[in-house]
Formats: sequence, structure tokens, C-alpha cells
Amino acid sequence: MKSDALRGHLDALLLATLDGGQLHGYAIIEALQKRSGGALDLPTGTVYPALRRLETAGLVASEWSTVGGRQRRTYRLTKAGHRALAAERTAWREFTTAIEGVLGGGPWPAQA
Amino acid sequence: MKSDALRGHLDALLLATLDGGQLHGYAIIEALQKRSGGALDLPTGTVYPALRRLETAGLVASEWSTVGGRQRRTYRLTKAGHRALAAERTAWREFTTAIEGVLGGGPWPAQA
DNA sequence: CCTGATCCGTAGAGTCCCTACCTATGAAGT
DNA sequence: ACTTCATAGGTAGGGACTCTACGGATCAGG
Repeated sequence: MKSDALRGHLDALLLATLDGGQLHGYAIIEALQKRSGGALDLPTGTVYPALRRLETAGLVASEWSTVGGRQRRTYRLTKAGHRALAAERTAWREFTTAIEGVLGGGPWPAQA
Repeated sequence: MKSDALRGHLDALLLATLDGGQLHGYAIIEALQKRSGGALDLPTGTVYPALRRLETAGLVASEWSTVGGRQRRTYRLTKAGHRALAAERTAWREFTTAIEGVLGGGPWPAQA
């Protein structure tokens, strides 16, 4: 999987991952691996800055939860985050429709 | 449509557009608009450098065809370009499968 | 001759993700 | 006690790709 392909879709992935409940960063990465069937293996240098962006944008909120003396930052969706996720899902559908209109819109001799 | 979303998929779009036959740059842009239902409106500053990349990579070939005294550079797929297009289509399917596994892989109470 | 439409192309900037690296805690081995 | 591994969070810098804005050339119409 070309990593450039994720451009502009990362936010949607993170928001969707948090849709199931609050998670901390490391768990988000693992959840993405699981849900994508192993196709997505995002490095921390991708995920943490992205979560920051989302928090700055007000789409997620984070809290420090001290678990066993270890500090884990747990992220959850805000109301705006839920709305943004819905918008991202719609945008994804439109995006795939547009691309497939081109990819599949070539010469189809069998379909005529 | 966020333009960042196209990242990494532009090559596939161009190759697919040329799959129907040779076209010149301007016609490629118009074809993309038509096939995407108007969702894709790529500026020339995006398309021409991309075509160059594809030509450098050996996926497309171009020829100057003088039509009515006007020079138009016509692009067509090479053999490697056809192979690359097939690979891009496969990659696109894997990509959407991975993303949808996450976007749709949230809490589905109705599916259990 | 001059304007508008068509067509090709370049230069520079901006965004976004990745690689590489650093810090810290807790458990387990020696 | 000390080292190593696994877990967990984070930053710095770079590179690749696309977009905005602009420039040039040819033909049709007036």
C-alpha cells in the first residue's frame, strides 16, 4: 500500500476508530491494524501529530488517565467529532464514486 | 472534494483515462470531469507535471501531432502503462477494502 | 490588427505524512 | 542492583505531491 494514498483520509480513519469508544494512541494504532486486516500499519509519528491536529480542531478531546502509575492519554470524540465523522463518511462515498467513475469508466467491451 | 484526497491516486486516474485511447492534455482534463460526474476538476498545473512523471517512468508515451498548424502533445499508454494500470486498479480495490474496514468497522449494534 | 478561446507548460509555495530518534515506566532475567 | 524488552507518548526534519498563478503560442472572428 502506497502511503501517499492515505493523504486526506487519515482523519477519517482516526475518527472512525474512536467511534467505538475512547482509546489511547497505541491502542488506536492496533485497532487500525486489526480493522484493516493488517493493511494499515501507521507509525506513531503519523498518529500522534494527527491526533493533535484533531484535538486542536476540536474534533477529539484527550484526558490523562494514570493507569498503574503509567500515564496514558485517552482520546474520545467530541460532538463536533461525531459530526465530522459523518461528513467524512459522506465525503468518502463521493470520493470513491468519482474515482471509480474514472477507473471503471474506460472501454468496457464486454459491457457495451 | 478535498484535493489532498487525490494524493497517490492521480496516476491511476490518468492511466485509466488514457486506457480508452490517446488523448492530449486538455482532453484528459475534460474526460476526467465527464467520467467523474463533474467531481474532478484538475488544473493544468496538476495534470501536466503528472504526465511528465508518468512519461519519465515509462508508463505513457507522447508525440507531437500537428493538427491544423497547432501542436498538440498526444499521450498514450505504453505496455508498462497498461500493466501499471492493472496494478493500480488492484491497489485501489485493496485500498478501499482497508479503509472501509475501518470506516464501517465501528460499532455495529445491528450486525452483532 | 486585436481580442478571445484553445492548448501546453513552468515556478514557487504549502500541506501532510514518514523516518529516525528521544524519553519514561514496569516486568523479567541475571 | 543492573540490563533488557515491551508498552506508551512525543518531537524534529525531510521529502513527495498537488495547487495557485503566471507565461507563451496558435487560430477564428471582427
